[in-house]
Amino acid sequence: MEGDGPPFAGKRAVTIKDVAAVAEVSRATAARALNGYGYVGGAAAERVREAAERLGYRGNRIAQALRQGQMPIIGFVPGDIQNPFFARIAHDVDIELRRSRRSLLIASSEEDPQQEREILDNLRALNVRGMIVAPASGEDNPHLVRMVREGMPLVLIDRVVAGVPCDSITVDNEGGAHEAVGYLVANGHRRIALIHDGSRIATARERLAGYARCLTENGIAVEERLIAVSQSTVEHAIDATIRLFSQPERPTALFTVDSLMTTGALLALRSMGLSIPQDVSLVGFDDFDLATFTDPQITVVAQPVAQIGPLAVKMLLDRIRGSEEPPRSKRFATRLIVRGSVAHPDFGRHR
Amino acid sequence: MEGDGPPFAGKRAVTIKDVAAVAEVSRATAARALNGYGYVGGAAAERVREAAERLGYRGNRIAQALRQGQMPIIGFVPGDIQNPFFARIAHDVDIELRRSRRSLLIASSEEDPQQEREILDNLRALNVRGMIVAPASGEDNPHLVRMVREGMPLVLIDRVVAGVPCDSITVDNEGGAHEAVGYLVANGHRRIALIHDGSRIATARERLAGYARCLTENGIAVEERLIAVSQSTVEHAIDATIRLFSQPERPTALFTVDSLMTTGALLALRSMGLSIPQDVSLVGFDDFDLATFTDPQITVVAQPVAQIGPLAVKMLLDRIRGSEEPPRSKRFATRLIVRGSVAHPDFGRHR
DNA sequence: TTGAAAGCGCTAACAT
DNA sequence: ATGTTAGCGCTTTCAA
Repeated sequence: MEGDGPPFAGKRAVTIKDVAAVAEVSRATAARALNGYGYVGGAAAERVREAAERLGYRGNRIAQALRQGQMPIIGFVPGDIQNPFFARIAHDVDIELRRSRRSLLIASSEEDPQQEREILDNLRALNVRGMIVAPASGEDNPHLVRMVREGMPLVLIDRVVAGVPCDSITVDNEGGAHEAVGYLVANGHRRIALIHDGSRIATARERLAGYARCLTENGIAVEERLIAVSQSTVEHAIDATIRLFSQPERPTALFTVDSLMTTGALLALRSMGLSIPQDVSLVGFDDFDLATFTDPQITVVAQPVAQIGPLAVKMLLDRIRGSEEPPRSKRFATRLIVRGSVAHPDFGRHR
Repeated sequence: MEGDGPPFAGKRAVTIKDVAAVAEVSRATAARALNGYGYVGGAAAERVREAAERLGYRGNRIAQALRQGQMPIIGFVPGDIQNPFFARIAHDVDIELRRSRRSLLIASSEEDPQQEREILDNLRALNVRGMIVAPASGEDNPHLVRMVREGMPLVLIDRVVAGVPCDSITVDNEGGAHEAVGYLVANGHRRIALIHDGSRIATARERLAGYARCLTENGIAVEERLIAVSQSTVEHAIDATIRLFSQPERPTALFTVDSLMTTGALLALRSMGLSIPQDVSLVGFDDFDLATFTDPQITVVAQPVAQIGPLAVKMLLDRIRGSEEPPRSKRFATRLIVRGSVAHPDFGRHR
């Protein structure tokens, strides 16, 4: 923190001591009345409640937290809060958590493992009650392992990571990608391009694997020149698409591994004057608003995003309440939503 | 909170006491060395730093906070984190805040004044250092007034509220709406419909005012039947659009006051078989990804969303550092982005 | 230059 | 049924 000014200009907050004084009881009795435990005389309890009400007593959660060793806060560390996928999950988690009177602290890792480590350190220093994390790196996560060892309740979402003994929620990326590419193959495509996002994140790697397996199973060679690596932003995906489709023997189809990239591909294809599906067929991973607004609408592999947040909270609360079961990992199936962005590769020529 | 299990299964965290013991100094000296203030002997300081390093000392932010009277946390209370407008601001605020080593706690009010009040109470109990709030109600905000009175640094964004003496950031909703409707009028429209979101939120009310003023200035009556009230969700906007365009004398143009409603209108118009801009001209408030993907692209009033988050943080940090200037309120201008969704009302017939 | 000690606000074991 | 008291981990006088 930088040089702060005066700590707090306001008048001193009312403490339990004030309440006790007004109610003419001890602090202990006041606490008992307010928190509803132990024996309290009816009359005394009444006076305390009245005093608290009149003084506008709030309780100091920091003191409570210090006393009890932790804050009623859950940390959420998405890759990027601006990604609609994570925004949706954050929203759902927030709603669920509010039911159990806990707050949500959101800090995005920006997909940077180093930044993720700092954020987790911070959350630990805050003694948060548990965390839901979309890990930025698929391997070598000693900080996560250490946290779990130390007993911090942790649920990993969206990405599998090796060797961290905790609950996790993912979707079947490999299967979803396999289905998408299979659909393209079934429509007669053999030069199928892929844009993916390096392999740092397990999600992307699995989608790549599904792509490769499907091609191999269909006797199609996996060609370097058809695979473009791009960061997961609209801008980078535009470049990657242009690279891919400026080659002499143009791909007839494209598979993009997330919605930001699908958006970029759409933009790039349009600017290159290539129509969907006449010139290029397209399937994207992850459903998104835009997919139904284009003409034709985009065929996508949808993830059950609405289920992830609530389940993550449930798993986390179980752990917080002391569950000692072995780590569970839930893997959701994906669903191919066929819309209009795929056609036979000869479709364009026949017109 | 509900019945929690064991507080924390892990081993006890290392405290400054442990560090002091290992370094063979007192806790006071250890604290001085670690926080770099007061006199500390070079040798002692070295030993302390070493011990802290070796033990993996983290400091306990809760204890620090209790001691100092507040947490290094900023609260952010958007209307809805899923709204891309707020997601973007949350993202920017997070980035800015990280620079000054503060964390961001996000809790969405779901546009419910009651829930907003609870959230603010919570944040206050946490002794957060300041808040950035998009108030859910435009009037009668005694809880906000009280907070400011008590010295809580507060920056209001997106919506003006009467009588809360604090910094605020808004955009020129009235002017933007006026410009949008003016553009429609200039294109020959006189039956211009509006979908807005009740008047609870000042933003919506101002946009309505801009619409009405523009019509009046152009000698066009403001007709009840052309104005639909709808909640700010895609679904409700669909209903409202259908109501509006099922009337005998159909409007020739539509102005929607936020991007969710624009999306709904697009969907509804499409399902009613009405084309843009042949049958209906459309202008929306707030630019959004989708607007450039439709055919034709949608003309919108854009807000400078990228500037809001950073400025809010700057204002807030100024206050936290003790600035006593009178409340500043920044009002950004909007910008009409003309794309293809507006045509002359006779355009359709002449084809 | 360092240490002892008080105290932030709260809870809970213990005593009455 | 209620009060006394210790102590959570830290910072910061005050005294040495």
